[in-house]
Amino acid sequence: MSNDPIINDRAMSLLKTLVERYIQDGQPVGSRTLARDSGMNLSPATIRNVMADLEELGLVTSPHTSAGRVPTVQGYRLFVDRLLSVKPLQPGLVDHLRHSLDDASEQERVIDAASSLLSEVTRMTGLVMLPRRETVILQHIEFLPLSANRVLVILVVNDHEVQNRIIHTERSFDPDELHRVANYLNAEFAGRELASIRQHILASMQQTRDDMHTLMQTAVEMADHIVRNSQSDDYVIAGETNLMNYQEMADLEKLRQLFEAFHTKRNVLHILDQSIHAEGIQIFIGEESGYSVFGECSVITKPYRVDDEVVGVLGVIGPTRMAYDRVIPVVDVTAKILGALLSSE
Amino acid sequence: MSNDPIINDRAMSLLKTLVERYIQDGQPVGSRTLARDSGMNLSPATIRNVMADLEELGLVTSPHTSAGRVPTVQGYRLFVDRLLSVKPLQPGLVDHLRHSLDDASEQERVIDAASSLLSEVTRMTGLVMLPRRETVILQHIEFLPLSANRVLVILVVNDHEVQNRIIHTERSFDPDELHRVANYLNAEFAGRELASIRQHILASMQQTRDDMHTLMQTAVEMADHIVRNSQSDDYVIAGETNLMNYQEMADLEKLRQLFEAFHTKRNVLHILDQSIHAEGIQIFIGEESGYSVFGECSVITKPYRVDDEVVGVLGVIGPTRMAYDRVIPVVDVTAKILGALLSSE
DNA sequence: ATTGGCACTCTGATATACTGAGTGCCAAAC
DNA sequence: GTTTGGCACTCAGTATATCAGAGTGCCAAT
Repeated sequence: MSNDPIINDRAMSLLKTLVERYIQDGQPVGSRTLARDSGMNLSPATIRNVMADLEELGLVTSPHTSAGRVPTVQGYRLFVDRLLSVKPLQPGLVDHLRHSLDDASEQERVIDAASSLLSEVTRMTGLVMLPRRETVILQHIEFLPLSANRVLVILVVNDHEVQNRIIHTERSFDPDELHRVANYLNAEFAGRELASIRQHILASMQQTRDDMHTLMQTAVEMADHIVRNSQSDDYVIAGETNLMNYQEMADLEKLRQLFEAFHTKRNVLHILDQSIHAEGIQIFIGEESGYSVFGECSVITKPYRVDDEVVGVLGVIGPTRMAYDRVIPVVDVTAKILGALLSSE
Repeated sequence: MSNDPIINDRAMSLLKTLVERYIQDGQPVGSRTLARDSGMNLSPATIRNVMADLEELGLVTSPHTSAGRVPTVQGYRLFVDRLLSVKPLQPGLVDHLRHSLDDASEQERVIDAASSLLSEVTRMTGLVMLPRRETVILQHIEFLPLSANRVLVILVVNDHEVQNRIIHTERSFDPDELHRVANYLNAEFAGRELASIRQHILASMQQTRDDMHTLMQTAVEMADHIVRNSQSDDYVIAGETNLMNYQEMADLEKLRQLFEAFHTKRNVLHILDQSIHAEGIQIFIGEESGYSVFGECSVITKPYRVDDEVVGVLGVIGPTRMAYDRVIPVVDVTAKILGALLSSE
């Protein structure tokens, strides 16, 4: 319609001030406050007119007749897309992040540390998806006899990922036997891709059929399981309790559902999955995520790259009313540091 | 004083009914209800007299003048110590527990599973302290070269515990060298106690001093770290969110502090530590634990034994008003099953 | 010792009034 | 025609009063 209110620069600027103010103290912003904050020398009445326009456009809303305005999801969206000026990281913070992550050497610990760091620095909840590689390279395999019929299999893949499992075998193997099998597998297959190894062994098993092959088959199955495991994704979460400090999370029942969702992981994984192919920072505001459980929450994610391949996503989840300008760079740089640390040096 | 109310059988029986009733529906129990429930054919007025006595003894209290009575901590204590008749486990539950734990083969996973099970079955929060052994037996050590100057050390101790760490070395070692060192260590030290190995190596290092020893030293340091790590205790927690379903946990701030305490671990560890030398089931009711954070909570613990040695504690934490008679046997049998599973078969 | 009766107390729910913040709209001013 | 002051109106939140219900404590009667 031609009489649709036009969103001019002044309205935009006012929206920006409104969102900033609302993010700051969580109260609906009234025309008087906004007039003061905007620094534009406009009377509250004028502001009210602009607000009416913004409301018609669906960018702000008022909780009730006699309250100020609050940004809607669309309002936040416009804000983060076009009005937000990202704050530079606090000096020293990069060092703090890098240093904290450097301490942890193995993959699992780095992931944990990254998640904790995200939650600590942003005072919200940190999420780090476990890296999933397209290709899994076998580096080393080792069998250790435990008690009779129990063998400990240790598998080193992808440069520094160690997996181990106890398998129960049909008959008991003596250490020499196990050693020979391991040696054979290492000599033959180290450095090769796991899926192809699997095929190779399965094929050769069609022909011969002895105990040793049974052991190898079990090893292959285990490897298979590990591959499948790292494809069926998982994530590490930290600082859930941080969310209890925000008044918008005061509803116990909602909080319970939220924690339940973190625990169930399915929905969160879906959100992370969606953003794995995004170019950079991705922001889900409120119900944009598609899940009503996260109604009052925003999720900020960024994929991280290991050896120039995107292998996972990390991010934070917090109240919709969060300091986007400060959180975004934290997520950004953490993704970079984590990726660098996991890459082969 | 001679006119102190005497706690006779009738009073005890009434206390029992009161606690049971209160546990059931969480409302202060009035004299009329109690008269009906007790099955003793007493009038409410009589009950009121008895209640007055019990109150004077500090066993019950009323939230306000015109409410029923509620057990105090001392009331609960008397109840669990002398009045509680533990319910037999639901048939099939033992099988369920054992079966669920059997699936997980490695230590870490068994612990996780046990904690989850406890929380699931009791609908409260499960705690399992990681086992701490007096003696750590080296079973196998393995060095794997990663990129230059980075060596992956894999340590198998105590029959089926695998630890691994990446260490940065002064110079780069070639695979053969690493192999030789590992072989030497395995031949010389496998089956021996870690602390003695450490001493031995440190002593021999006084004499010779070459690169290889540097590597061995690092390995020893790592082993040392692992030992210290398993002495500095830790626990696995599961089902924290379950607690949000109880109305006595409705206070968000208290809940936050409680979750914070779970996360900090110090206080919880102290409680677990206290009960590690108890003979069997240990129950902390409310502030008996010594921490006001757990004011509304009770903790039920039991040590578990591996190879006939007490190595850890497990238990649950839930609201003071919990079904002690059903929770106790669950904790009891889980401790037995877990111990059996971790023992060498 | 037990009981019925009665006055008393306190919580929780419901209704009422009041205040303060903020809006919407109109007519005047720039 | 944009901006502004003024004014009536709305609504959340708070405080206050009232009332019913549950339960107690105590006393006198059994």
